Amino acid sequence: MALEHAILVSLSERAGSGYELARRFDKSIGFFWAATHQQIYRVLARMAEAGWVSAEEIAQQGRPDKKVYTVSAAGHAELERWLAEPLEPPSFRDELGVKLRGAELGGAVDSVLKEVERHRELHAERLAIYRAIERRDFPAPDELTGRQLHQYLVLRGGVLAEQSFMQWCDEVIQAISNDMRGTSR
Amino acid sequence: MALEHAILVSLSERAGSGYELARRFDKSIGFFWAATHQQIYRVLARMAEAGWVSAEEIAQQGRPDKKVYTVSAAGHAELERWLAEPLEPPSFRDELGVKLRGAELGGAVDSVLKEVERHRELHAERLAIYRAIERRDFPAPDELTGRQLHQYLVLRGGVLAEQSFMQWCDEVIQAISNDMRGTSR
DNA sequence: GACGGCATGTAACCAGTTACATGATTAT
DNA sequence: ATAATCATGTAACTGGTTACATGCCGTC
Repeated sequence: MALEHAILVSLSERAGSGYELARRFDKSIGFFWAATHQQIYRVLARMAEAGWVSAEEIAQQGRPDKKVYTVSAAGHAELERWLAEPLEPPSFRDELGVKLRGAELGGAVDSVLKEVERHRELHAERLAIYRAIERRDFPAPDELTGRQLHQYLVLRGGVLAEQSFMQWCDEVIQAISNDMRGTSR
Repeated sequence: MALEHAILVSLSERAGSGYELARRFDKSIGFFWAATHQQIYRVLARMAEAGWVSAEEIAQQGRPDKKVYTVSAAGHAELERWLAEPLEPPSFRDELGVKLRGAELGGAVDSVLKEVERHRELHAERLAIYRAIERRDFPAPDELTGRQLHQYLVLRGGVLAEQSFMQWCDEVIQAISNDMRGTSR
């Protein structure tokens, strides 16, 4: 369970409302931790009850009121506690892999191949977004220090993961196309 | 939701009991789809009710009875249906990334760096397992066809993912060590 | 006698998803 | 008119985790 902690990180960087957090989870921090607004509101309520964040209601003109959340001392302490804690190795969930492994059994090699091609394009788009952020925010990565360096490294992880996934897609497309030509000859 | 489908794939390859499935999910198919025995039993019961699998109770001597599950025609049809269906792009959950991004805020750069080093070793071990399977089961990958080729490609995906993760770890370790030396000088 | 393997499960809980609901303002 | 944006939430459901329970067999 780390949505709490992802929120603590994001709110530490900048205070914000549930809605604003949901926007951030559509990009930036959301690129490596997905969350919907419903979940964010619920977790935020729980965190407020635990005293990790405090909410300040802000009236706005022309817009609904909003609650701006700030990390409290207890929240900061919790973040530190969590950071020091060892992390479980993440458990794999590779649905495309399951499909590929089952393709032959269901006579669906062709449609799984199309899926791999489609996912290759999805990941190419994602990679392009990362590259654009890289160019815009980190033009000189060698000179980064501290928090900016860490942010860059996280983004770099996204770049490497996407590249490696695309390479896999290419190998799969090549090998399977080849195999289909060979076996139908 | 694809545990059902992962089980259909595994049972299509070979019939087996819930316990045997749980063993398989500790290795082979479990390397890219994690599941515990409790979950497997529950899903298996649901699948039997839906008619996707049929159970045959087998009495054993010296051991508890077991129920051996076989995929039915309806189960095969469901597998085909699922294979033809497009797949959602998987949503990211990178807890190490969240930690790295929060490290500076919690004054925990040092302990996060140690976590990265630890996870590098975990993934090195995982990679070694994949490599061993590669050598044992697929000594001549260029000659593979059909189901074996697909199995190999899934494994290949694991190899690429682990390699790329390790490369990221190395970059992180290098960059942060360097940064800590620089800023404390 | 204790532990590990075989074999099955129940119960409680937690996290995450999907659908629905409300209501004002601004841009097309 | 209609859709998008801002802003908050409830309710029902699904999937997954953790803890607990049972009982026999073979080995150390």
